[in-house]
Amino acid sequence: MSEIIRITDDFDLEKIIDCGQCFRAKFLEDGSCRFISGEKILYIRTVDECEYEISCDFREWKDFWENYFDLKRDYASIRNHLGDGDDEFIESAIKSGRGLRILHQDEWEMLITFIISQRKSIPAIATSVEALCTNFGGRISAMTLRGTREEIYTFPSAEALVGADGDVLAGCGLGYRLPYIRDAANKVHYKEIDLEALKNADDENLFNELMKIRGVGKKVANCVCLFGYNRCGRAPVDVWIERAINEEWSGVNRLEDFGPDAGIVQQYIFYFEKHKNI
DNA sequence: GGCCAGGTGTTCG
DNA sequence: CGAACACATGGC
Repeated sequence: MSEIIRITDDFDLEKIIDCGQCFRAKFLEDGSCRFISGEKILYIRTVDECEYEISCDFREWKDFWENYFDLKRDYASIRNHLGDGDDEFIESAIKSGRGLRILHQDEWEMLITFIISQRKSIPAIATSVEALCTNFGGRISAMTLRGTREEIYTFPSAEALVGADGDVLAGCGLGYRLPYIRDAANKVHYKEIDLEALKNADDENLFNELMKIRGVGKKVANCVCLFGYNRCGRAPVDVWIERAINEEWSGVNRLEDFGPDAGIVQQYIFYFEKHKNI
């Protein structure tokens, strides 16, 4: 049923789940992790150093999940390369975040999720997203690594949210973001914005198109670019990054210096900032 | 119970 | 043009 695969590059499930880019992934009681993306569900468990048991077949792993986990990119070499500078803060951030990956998630899910994320805590974001899924998503059955079955709700389509009942939608804890979600769903469903076609757009155009959606500002647009379109040169500046910029770089955003890797450095810093005081 | 959360749109000086 | 302010809720 399951397969064993090897991952030799940086790969730390705990950090990946706990770095604020995916809000539905979680550890289960059997020690495996569950990831959900679109209609696909993956259970993955660490077996040994660099060795993992996965619930899907080898083909689906190759065709989908390898890309999802950004495994074609060599993070170890990127880390070494980034550590060249004399910035001790970056050194520490990279060291602390080793094992993180920029997930290549579904662009529609990222759009809605990060619109919701504004002025919400990470647990609260997860609660809202989960409520959206149970109320408006599809239901599919999945087989865990232990051979038991789980019923999982998929992320709702744009169509489902366009037709969503207002009261139920409000019950998902969206607060003042509700009209933003409506606007995004409408623009996507009626192809005012073509999320699929934007995969071929350059970073700047993609960013500008996303910004046309109500409730999508610079930060959210960059999160969608980074986590939904795998544009690793985009570096969202949120309160944590802002704090780091002010405290460590006296107000200068040095992320820009990292060009195509700026988003990866951003993730390392985000993780570092969130965990250093725990 | 009060404070703050992976911000953004609007308004005001 | 930048600064200040409002915004709905949930989690701790």
